Amino acid sequence: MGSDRSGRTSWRSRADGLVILPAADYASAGRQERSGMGRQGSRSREQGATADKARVGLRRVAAVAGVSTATVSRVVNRPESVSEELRTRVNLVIEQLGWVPNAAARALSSNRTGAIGAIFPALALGDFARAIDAMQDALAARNHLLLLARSQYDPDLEFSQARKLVERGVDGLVLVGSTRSAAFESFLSRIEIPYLNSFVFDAESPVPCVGPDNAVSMSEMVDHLVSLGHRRFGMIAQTTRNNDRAAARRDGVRNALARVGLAIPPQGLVEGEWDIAEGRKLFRRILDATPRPTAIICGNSMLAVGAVLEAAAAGVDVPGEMSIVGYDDIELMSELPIPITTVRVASDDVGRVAADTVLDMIEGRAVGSQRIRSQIVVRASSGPVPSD
Amino acid sequence: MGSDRSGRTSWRSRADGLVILPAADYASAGRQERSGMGRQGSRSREQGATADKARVGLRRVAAVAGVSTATVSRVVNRPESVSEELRTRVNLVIEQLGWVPNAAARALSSNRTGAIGAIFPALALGDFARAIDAMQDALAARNHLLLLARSQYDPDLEFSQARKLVERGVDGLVLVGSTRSAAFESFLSRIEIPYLNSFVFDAESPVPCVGPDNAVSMSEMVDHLVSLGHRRFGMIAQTTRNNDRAAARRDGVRNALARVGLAIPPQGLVEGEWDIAEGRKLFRRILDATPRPTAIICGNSMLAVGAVLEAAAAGVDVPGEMSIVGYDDIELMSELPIPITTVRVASDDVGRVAADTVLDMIEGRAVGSQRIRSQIVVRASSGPVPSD
DNA sequence: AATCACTATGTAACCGGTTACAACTGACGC
DNA sequence: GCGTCAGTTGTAACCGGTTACATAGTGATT
Repeated sequence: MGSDRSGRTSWRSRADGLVILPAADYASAGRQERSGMGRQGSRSREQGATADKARVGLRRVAAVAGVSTATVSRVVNRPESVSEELRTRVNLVIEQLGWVPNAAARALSSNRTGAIGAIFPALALGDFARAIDAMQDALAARNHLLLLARSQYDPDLEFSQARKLVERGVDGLVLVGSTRSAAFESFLSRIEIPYLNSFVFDAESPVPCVGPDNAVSMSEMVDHLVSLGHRRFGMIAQTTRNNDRAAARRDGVRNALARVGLAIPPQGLVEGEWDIAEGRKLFRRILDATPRPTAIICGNSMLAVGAVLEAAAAGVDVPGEMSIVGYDDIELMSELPIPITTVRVASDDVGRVAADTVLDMIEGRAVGSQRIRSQIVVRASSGPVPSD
Repeated sequence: MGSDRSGRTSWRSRADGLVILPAADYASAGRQERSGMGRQGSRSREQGATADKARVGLRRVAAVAGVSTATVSRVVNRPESVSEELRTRVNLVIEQLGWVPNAAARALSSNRTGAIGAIFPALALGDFARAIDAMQDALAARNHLLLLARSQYDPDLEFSQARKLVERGVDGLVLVGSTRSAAFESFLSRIEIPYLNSFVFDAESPVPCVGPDNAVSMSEMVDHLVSLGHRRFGMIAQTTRNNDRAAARRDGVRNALARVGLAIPPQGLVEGEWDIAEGRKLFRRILDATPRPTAIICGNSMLAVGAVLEAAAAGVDVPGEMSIVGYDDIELMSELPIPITTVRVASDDVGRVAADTVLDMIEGRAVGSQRIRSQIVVRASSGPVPSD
């Protein structure tokens, strides 16, 4: 130890002060390689001595600061393990050189990327959008990046997106729902990165869940309507294919009704996606049912908006003749001429808690499922059953 | 060449057929290291001979297929440069071993990550949401991943998000708008990765633009209203602070009016964000103006929805007493009791073209700015000026 | 037959960090 | 005076791919 192979004085001999780069070094640092080339054109034989100071990298920082590469790395990653003096000196050099650690190199050697992947059915739907925003903020607060993918409610696409995210290197995965194909399941257990189910809650689940209890929210909604005297129900459910949350909501309604001896007749239960036009169309279909239901429960916000708008267009008095309620509280629900009674889920909490939970899992902490609060917001679209 | 250092027969001697892994090898492959550890526990001295066949990596694939690492790499990246025979053999082994290339290693050595960063003001607004979806699909089609960040219309946040994306390693950047701070500008020119401006169009711009011509769309809208006889205008603009698109739309309106000798009086021009409540509030304010305008142009869809709903609430006949038009065509615009005349921008084209353009730039192809089409969609909310 | 151009493949030096392990230092106890 | 222990710091071997350059093979040309 002591003198390096270039024959210059040892780093130790100049370790007492910050070494300012001579002009020549600045010039060589400025020599920019064309991007996309990626290989050092003319390192030929001389690579040893001084050439490796060209680009700003950890080794360069170490050399200028007069410390080892390990120390620089520690200053960045575990500052408390380095003496005060070295820490400030190294930080100063980092600042001065404008060094930015290369994430790929870091990922390669440390086996973690600092990125979390999340796969949502859609990115712009009210509840998902809010969750994404909150998740991104929560991850950023703990120095992680969010990689988003979109499955369009297609299980195959979801699987392939998961694959891609894993290839790309994510330290954790946030998924939506808890039902998935056997192949996907086995993929998830093979790769050994932590993941969780969001927007669902199941205390028994072996994989952590973060979300509202979809069935319970809907039960409460049924209770609300029953207490208003309603006995004949219709439901415009969100399509339950590939969507266990929607299925849970539908079943929540069914079970709550069953508990008080009621049921939705077959012609009163329809399913649709999540746009206004669909809500309108399905509402029309329910209108034709006899006897006509006095309360209609919609599986999401857009279906509810469609139903309410179509009711107005068809001259149906809401809530005089019929009550209509929804799920998910977007701004529009309270701004329409007839504000809509709905279930409000703290979707931003879903995002925030999901982020924190998956990070905790990565850090090896024990975590459990978390139920996110939801409540019904009563507005003008629900009222007492008509007196016939 | 010929025999490897483990003393086994040379790869060449068994190059004529696919070598099936002996059981012993499978066993050692199954020995899984705990994730998060990342260091090979006991490689101590023996690392050379056969130990490096443990985990599935490119070298392992090469060994099993009886080819060099370079060949495996080429099979993956430039298949056409490898003979048919080797290609199929290697692909078979890749399949058989279930090898997935490590993205970090690839990024480190090739200097490209296969990821594109995009920073949008918000992710769930109609036009951005559609663009994001389309962009993601277009990138996936060319084997790239989209990294999304959100600036919340805050230039500082936008800058810091850009920094983060660059640290994380993106090959290109898609930004929104074309005005930014000098510091951000200089950062963009320092780092040498391609980027473009989306949702704006400027044929003169040195950095490629992909978007509608905000001013022109609004001019057309003004022409439409003027042709209906309107002379007194109001505008609920989207806030123009940190938003050159909104400013362009406002100026487009102003200039088009000026061309026919008209102007919006000061009290007829208000600014708001982008929610319904804001649209309602601002509409009320314009109602108080005297003389009351006969046509109101809104800077985005939510402001227009708010204005139309508030008009209904206030008993203002639309379009009998007053015409109200918007910008951006989301489903709601056509489903409200009074469907709203608006500007429809092909936002998905913005996303698709932006993706292709930035990839072309990365590949060194020459690209130019592209104007994305937009058109006004006339609906019930705009009509002839009232006859006083 | 020697030479040349070209293609297919292998060898090994990288990319830029992290971290196990060793080496050193000073304090403390006996 | 010496062994032990805890706290710092350095050395160098990795992580798992890519690719410049060398080499071998194959016809075609002279």
